[in-house]
Amino acid sequence: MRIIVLQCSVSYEGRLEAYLPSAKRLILSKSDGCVAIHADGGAYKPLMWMNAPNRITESPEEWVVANPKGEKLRIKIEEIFSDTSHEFGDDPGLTKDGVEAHLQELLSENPGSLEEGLTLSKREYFTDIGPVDLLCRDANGIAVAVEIKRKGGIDGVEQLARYLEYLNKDPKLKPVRGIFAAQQIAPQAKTLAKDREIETVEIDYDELRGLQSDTLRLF
Amino acid sequence: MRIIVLQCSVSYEGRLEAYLPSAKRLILSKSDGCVAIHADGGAYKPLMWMNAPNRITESPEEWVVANPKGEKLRIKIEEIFSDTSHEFGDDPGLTKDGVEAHLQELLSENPGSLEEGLTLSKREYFTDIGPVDLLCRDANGIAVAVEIKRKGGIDGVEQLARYLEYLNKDPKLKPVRGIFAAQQIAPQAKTLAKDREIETVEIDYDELRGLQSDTLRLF
DNA sequence: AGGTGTATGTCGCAT
DNA sequence: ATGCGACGTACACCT
Repeated sequence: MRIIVLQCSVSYEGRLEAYLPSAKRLILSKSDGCVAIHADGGAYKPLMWMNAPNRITESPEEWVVANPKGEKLRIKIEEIFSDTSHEFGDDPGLTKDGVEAHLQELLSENPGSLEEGLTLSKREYFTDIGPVDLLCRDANGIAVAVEIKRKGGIDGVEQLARYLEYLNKDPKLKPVRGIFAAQQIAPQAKTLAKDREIETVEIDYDELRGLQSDTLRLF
Repeated sequence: MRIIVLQCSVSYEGRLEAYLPSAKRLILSKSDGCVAIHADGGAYKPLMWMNAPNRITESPEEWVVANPKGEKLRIKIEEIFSDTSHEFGDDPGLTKDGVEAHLQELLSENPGSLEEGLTLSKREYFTDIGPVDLLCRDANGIAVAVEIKRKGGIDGVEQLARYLEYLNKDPKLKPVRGIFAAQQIAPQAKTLAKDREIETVEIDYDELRGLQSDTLRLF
């Protein structure tokens, strides 16, 4: 990634024709070959951009960015204030529904925060009917299936009940009990869980994050 | 505009939930209050962002960006590689169909490139039926209306013909002749222009830009 | 403020 | 490649 702050004017000829008069702006040139020209405002969208693949021709006065489709961006350089490059490496990318994923990560590292003496056997324990978020053992060595949700509703409890029914067919695990863990649990879900003899735990996300950073701080 | 390169993990809670595991990334914090987190790839779109208005809470370990709608972005800072700020000032903004606008600008500064001895009277001369791109006088003092297009088609010639008809009603201007200027002029447009006794000029945009920078270089 | 249509939409997933 | 639908769509324009 190359990051340039400069006075420039820019023209774009492609799907439309556009022109940017001279001003101080930011150019991002990413390693995949895409180029974006940002002003200090206007949300995250650049004023102009060219997506990869591009052929970039660079001279001290002008950049010409062209792509195979015939689109062309010309950046007329007037004064460069800063020009730096950084190696980033591949990004692991984003996980949608990431709070649930993150809760799972945090709880797998701190199962004791769900119940005193709980220890992790397996994270993402795969069964024929889907993955069980956490499979644990309690202080007495009894198997515990944990279902994690950000917002705990009836459907989540149903899901955990199905897992429990399935897991209790396995003689090596039997008997298995369930913990339904969520940031917020709906009253109906609590009622249903009680009916199914499933424990419910409401998680304080921020406290858990705190626990995590405390753990990190030990190193 | 603040530009930060750092190792970070990020979570977003709002219209959806998402999480970015730790990696080296770029944060842009613009003066309008918007924040964007970029990887070194994936086109111009950031991995995550928060549009203005935002309330940004900054600590050495974490940024929390919240907006009035209840969306929240948390950036967990692990290591900062670079943290710079730049003053940009307001951006003049982009002009769509900007090549035509730029051609008009360039030609208004170099009317002689259309015809020897041509001088500018008025740019964007407004009439009841629309604006005439350039109103000039030729070497003999005769009024000349110039219509500028990037791609010159029949419709452009028709447009100029309407202007000429209108302008020739004005005793102070009469007689007015026309020049149809474009980067490319379609054969049918040339034929129609000849029929209407309108001159056609094909412009070399790059040459004109060169002319312009030569002019600038004199200062 | 709410509703509608455009966008260099982008992006992903189907054919 | 191409067509279709969703998007944290965003954004301008209109009522």
